[in-house]
Amino acid sequence: MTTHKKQDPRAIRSKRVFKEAVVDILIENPDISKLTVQKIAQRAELNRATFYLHFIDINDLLKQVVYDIFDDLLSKMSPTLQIDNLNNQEQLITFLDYFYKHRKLLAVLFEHPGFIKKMHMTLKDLIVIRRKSEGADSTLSMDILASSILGILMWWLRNGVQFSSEYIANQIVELYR
Amino acid sequence: MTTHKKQDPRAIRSKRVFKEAVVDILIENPDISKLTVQKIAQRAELNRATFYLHFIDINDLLKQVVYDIFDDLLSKMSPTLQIDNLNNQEQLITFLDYFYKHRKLLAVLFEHPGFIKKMHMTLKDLIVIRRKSEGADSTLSMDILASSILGILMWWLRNGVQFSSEYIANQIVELYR
DNA sequence: TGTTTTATTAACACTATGTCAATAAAATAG
DNA sequence: CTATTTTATTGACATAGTGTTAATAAAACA
Repeated sequence: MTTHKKQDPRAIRSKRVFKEAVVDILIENPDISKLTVQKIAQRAELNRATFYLHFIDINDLLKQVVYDIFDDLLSKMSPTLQIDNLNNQEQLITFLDYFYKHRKLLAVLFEHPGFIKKMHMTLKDLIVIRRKSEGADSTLSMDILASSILGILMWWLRNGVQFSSEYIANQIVELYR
Repeated sequence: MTTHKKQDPRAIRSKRVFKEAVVDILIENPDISKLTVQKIAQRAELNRATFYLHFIDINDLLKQVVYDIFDDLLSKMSPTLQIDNLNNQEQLITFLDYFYKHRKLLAVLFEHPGFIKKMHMTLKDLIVIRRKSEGADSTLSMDILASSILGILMWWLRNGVQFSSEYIANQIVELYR
């Protein structure tokens, strides 16, 4: 429990402010390659040196933003997963609604290599839970299923989420029936 | 015809050498964010200022590398597409073999936003040609099909291409039968 | 209230960017 | 082959960004 003592509220605040700053900047200009520590520190209204006190580099900061998003996503998905008699499509729409709500940030994060890998793992886990519950048998790899859904989600985000969660859910269900 | 006169062989050579340099660097270290004009010019054994004579920035250079790859891919695909009695799976394997052969560079390019969009368009075109020839009817969007295949290809490359073209082709065929 | 922890500041050496003008070199045309 | 045109090279410049350090300030906590 006491292995990592991050007790100081100021340190917690600083990390939060840096994360908020980089998210703000990315939503305004989604070009990750244009990010600099200078700009982030300026937006956070904290000294540039303070940045290096909490993060190794910009990639490290983004990695932590990615982890936060996944904590949030999984905490929102778990109540849905626990309702046994909820059908697949409803579950899928809950998932897609999360995407729709966070579409701007997620579109940027999908350019971050670590994010795609984590999303793949998450999707695979969700598929395994679903398939077990319905006793599906198939020679199809769970990785193939997860990566094809991921491809659809990435396309959805790339195109500015012009389609509704319901449409995407229908297409996915039709694809895998 | 004479709108763009790129007649000088030296200019052509310089562009080629810069492209070769950036590809070499990326295959050694696939982290696009670590690229600098300095390193590329040094590897190309050309002056840094010469770089700016031919490219706006690193992104512009990468974009041109991406275009070259697509020219190559499409020129290799077109003879296969013209053989009418070739079945889908054979055509798919030709496509996947290209991926396998260029897996290292392609894995890097998939981190470049423009590359994913172009690959999506290419896949969609190939699907349209295939579907027309077999008179398939489906309410499934071609975009959904293209993006799901793209997701599988990206997963394949991310995992170091541990599976054969034949295995991936089988999985894709099974997914969409 | 005094001690500990963290943030701030300014400075440093370093790397990288993008541009420019003078010069060199190579290709092409006459 | 020579003269002209085009492109590459070089070194310099101002600017921006990096990563670190040491001294100082400020906030939290005991």
